[in-house]
Amino acid sequence: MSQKISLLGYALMGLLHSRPSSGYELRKVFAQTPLISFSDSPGAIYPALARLEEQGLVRGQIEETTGLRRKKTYRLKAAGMRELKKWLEKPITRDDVIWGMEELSLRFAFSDSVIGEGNSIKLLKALEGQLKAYVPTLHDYLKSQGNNLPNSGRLSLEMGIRVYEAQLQWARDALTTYPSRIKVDKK
Amino acid sequence: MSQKISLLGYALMGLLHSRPSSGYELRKVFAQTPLISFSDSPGAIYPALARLEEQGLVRGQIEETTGLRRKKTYRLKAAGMRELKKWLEKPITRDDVIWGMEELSLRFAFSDSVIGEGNSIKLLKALEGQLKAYVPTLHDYLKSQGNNLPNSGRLSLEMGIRVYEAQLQWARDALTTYPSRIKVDKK
DNA sequence: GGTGGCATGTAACCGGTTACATGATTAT
DNA sequence: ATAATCATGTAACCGGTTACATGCCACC
Repeated sequence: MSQKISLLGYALMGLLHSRPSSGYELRKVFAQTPLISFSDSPGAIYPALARLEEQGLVRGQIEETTGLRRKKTYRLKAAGMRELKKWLEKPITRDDVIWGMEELSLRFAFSDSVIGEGNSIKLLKALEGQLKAYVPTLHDYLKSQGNNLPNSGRLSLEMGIRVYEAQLQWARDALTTYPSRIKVDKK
Repeated sequence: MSQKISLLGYALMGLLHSRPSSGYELRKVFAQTPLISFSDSPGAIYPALARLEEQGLVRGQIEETTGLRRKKTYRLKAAGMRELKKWLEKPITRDDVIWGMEELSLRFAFSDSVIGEGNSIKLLKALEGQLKAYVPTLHDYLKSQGNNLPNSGRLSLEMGIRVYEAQLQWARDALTTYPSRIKVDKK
């Protein structure tokens, strides 16, 4: 039924949502953007775009307007928009926090412009909740297992904890930057 | 020449270095360890162990001692130890910091017991240096591009920066926990 | 005329994911 | 008995990596 889309596929759709682009332009975005590691290799992007097109999620149009070199501009189709929204609005689970913070960070990055500020806040709150629940279990693990680990092993674990704590603190700070509309749109 | 080994392969060798184990035991480690996301699926671990064995890096011995159910215990061979050390001692590049912090964290976790405290410290210092150089470029990027991004996009970028800053701070703190032997073993 | 950026693709390879398969042992 | 855990594997699928291939255009 609902087709499988790779993380790269969602990233491409998210970018196409903000502006129609060619594969080359999308590659440049990946090459220049420092965070969220997507490869800018043609062997990843062009096949991914072709897959999205086959699935009817994006449309590629060759522009031959002014005798320029050929260039294929992709646009997000309605079905693509639906899939993008579905992905962004998926509930956040504990597993997402453990195995997929990178994906969550990408989802949040797109959320404002695709599903709106109110839903961004929802996403943030859910993320904060999951992190708040998860961080203590890491501390427990460290307390119970820390002595069995070699020095650098324990330190490495501590680094992981610090990273999660930083993300939690970030989520809290981020929430304060959203104007708290008196009575946020109920329901 | 020097065979290609996946990150999972190195992780397995690192664990086998500390104690010979069966595939099942290694799976349990992955299932229970909260950080560094390796799958505990048999479809990943057993083929990976088989590859390492083909490459002469580990040796698997079936234990049939007391009529128990069969169990294959793997041990790290000398060649495996060499590859493991080579991996741990590889110089750290800027690209490692951008695309492979997870791998660096794993390398550091194994470093104490495989290559010794002195080399752990070297690794840490190199990591600190790379992070110290990289973090400012992220701030520059945020300053120059932040205004072009939607709110949540900019916030997402800030999260990435916070994570790198947390890792940098961690590296500094970690270095202070190593006893500074007066005149660290020279050369 | 050569370098470098624009622009799109293909194909072999590799390894992780998912799902299936098997069977012994241990606890309820 | 039967469910859970121990224990090892196989095979199809998928998609990212790497490397190769092509050709235009601009600039010096």
